[in-house]
Amino acid sequence: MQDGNAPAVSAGEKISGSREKGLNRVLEILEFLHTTQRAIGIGDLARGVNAPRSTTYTLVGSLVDAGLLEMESDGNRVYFGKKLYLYGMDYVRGNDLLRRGRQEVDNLSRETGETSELCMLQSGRYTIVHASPGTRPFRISSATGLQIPLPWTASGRLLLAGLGRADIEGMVSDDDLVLPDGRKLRLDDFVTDIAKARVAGYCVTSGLVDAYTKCLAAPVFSAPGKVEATMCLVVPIDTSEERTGELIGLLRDRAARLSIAA
Amino acid sequence: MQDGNAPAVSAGEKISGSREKGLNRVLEILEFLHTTQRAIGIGDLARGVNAPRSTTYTLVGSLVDAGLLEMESDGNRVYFGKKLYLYGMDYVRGNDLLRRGRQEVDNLSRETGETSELCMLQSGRYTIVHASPGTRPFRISSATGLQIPLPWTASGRLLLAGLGRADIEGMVSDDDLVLPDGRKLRLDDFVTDIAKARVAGYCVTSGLVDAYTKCLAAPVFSAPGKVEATMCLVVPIDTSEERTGELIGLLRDRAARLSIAA
DNA sequence: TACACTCGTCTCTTGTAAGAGACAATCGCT
DNA sequence: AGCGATTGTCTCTTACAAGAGACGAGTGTA
Repeated sequence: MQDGNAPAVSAGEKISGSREKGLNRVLEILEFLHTTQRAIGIGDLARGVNAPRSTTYTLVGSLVDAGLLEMESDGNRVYFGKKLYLYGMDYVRGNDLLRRGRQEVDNLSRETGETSELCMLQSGRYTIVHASPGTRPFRISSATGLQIPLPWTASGRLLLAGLGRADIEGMVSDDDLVLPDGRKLRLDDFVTDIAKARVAGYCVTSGLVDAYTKCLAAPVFSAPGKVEATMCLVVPIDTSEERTGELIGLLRDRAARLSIAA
Repeated sequence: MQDGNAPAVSAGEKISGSREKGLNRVLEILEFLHTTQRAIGIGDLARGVNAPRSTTYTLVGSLVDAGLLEMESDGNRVYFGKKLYLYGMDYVRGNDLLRRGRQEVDNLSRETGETSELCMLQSGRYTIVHASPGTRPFRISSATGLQIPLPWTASGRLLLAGLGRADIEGMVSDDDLVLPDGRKLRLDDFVTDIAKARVAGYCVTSGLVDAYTKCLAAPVFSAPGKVEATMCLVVPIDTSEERTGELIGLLRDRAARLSIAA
């Protein structure tokens, strides 16, 4: 099942100089566009991925021809293209878990009115694969494709369940342990949390990503013991014990349902 | 607005021999997976894109590491990966027309019960960008991402509106003019159809792709005169004149609504 | 047991693509 | 008008990736 889950540290980190393989440059370009989330000029792009201008022009040209990128109408800025959308839909079609997971998440947020998300590991990082906003007046931050440090989330604790301490260390950088408000988690505590979450079969974190929400998560298994994804709910931090319990029950039920036929 | 709309003939066609650029190989690999629509062994993949085995292993390795492809659990076969899905969602988010178009198509098929589609040009080919099945017992062929020769479709006639005869010829191969049942269209007739569709503001074709359906299409404009997409309905060929008229009216209305804010 | 495969991994060579840099054309700002 | 920054295109060199092919291990079948 080796997928794109390389250690987040990305090893060499490449001093950037020297000749870089074209394909790698392309991968960096795509990743860069993914982070900027908007069309960008080719010059800026070259600077952004730290590649020579001439090379960038050639590569972007190829990608535009292939339809992976599209040129904005101003004839300068580029962003993702239709072809990537089509490939993405192919992925969804070939992936039962994702297809059904999206459905369940949408249902869940409609039924509960809370923000609901489907999360997975992607290249060793926690990724919100699908999100459904819920009906609360305050829109809680949660965009599809968003990547967040594992230790900030309840889902992260579940996704790492079953891994050894060494593996966990490999996937968590020092920066990841620093919360948005500046507090720093201890790695030991994080490892302990993971073990606890594993036996509990769910996980709740309060006020980690921000001070006003808590996050409830339940694991989705692809095989006994193997956590493939998590479903989670983001609720106001003052949600009552009782309702929190209900929601966790519901969440675990739905997550278990997803696990069955995977 | 130059996007991936290169002429379908693909010019050189490359005799395949010799050294091929890694990036191009990758693009072929992606396209190949898109046509097979399922995971495939690396050996077969190499054969399929007609690339050396050793090269294919290296490239697939990179793509899997990057998360663009994922290795099936059997450790041999590969298919599209999560990252492509994420990039695809980025595309949707950055593309008002597509986002709203998907919505309208879903609405339309729910309201009418007929199969509805959003279509665009992609790399010079007619592409079903989004499809919603409708409620009829017979499921009409229509999968997202499917690519069909332009002359087979009503949408194709609208998408080429405004192009000169030379451009049209460039985008249509001889094979494209041969219908699934073996009949061959004359290029002149096709060009005439396009002109007619343009002034009419909609297009209907009967029994082209198969003998039992007709296809109603209306244009979506991104700028005055520029057809960016089409919405279409696929209905049984014996649908009454009256209902057909109603549906066309509805279709044109929705397509026009899409055009406004583009 | 031998045969004909496919698979994953390696090594070595050489054709070529990545990159440096120069260029004219625009753009924006005093 | 004058200046600096940016944009798209081009040429030339050489570092290096694509490819050929060999290898042993595994798999199926006669």
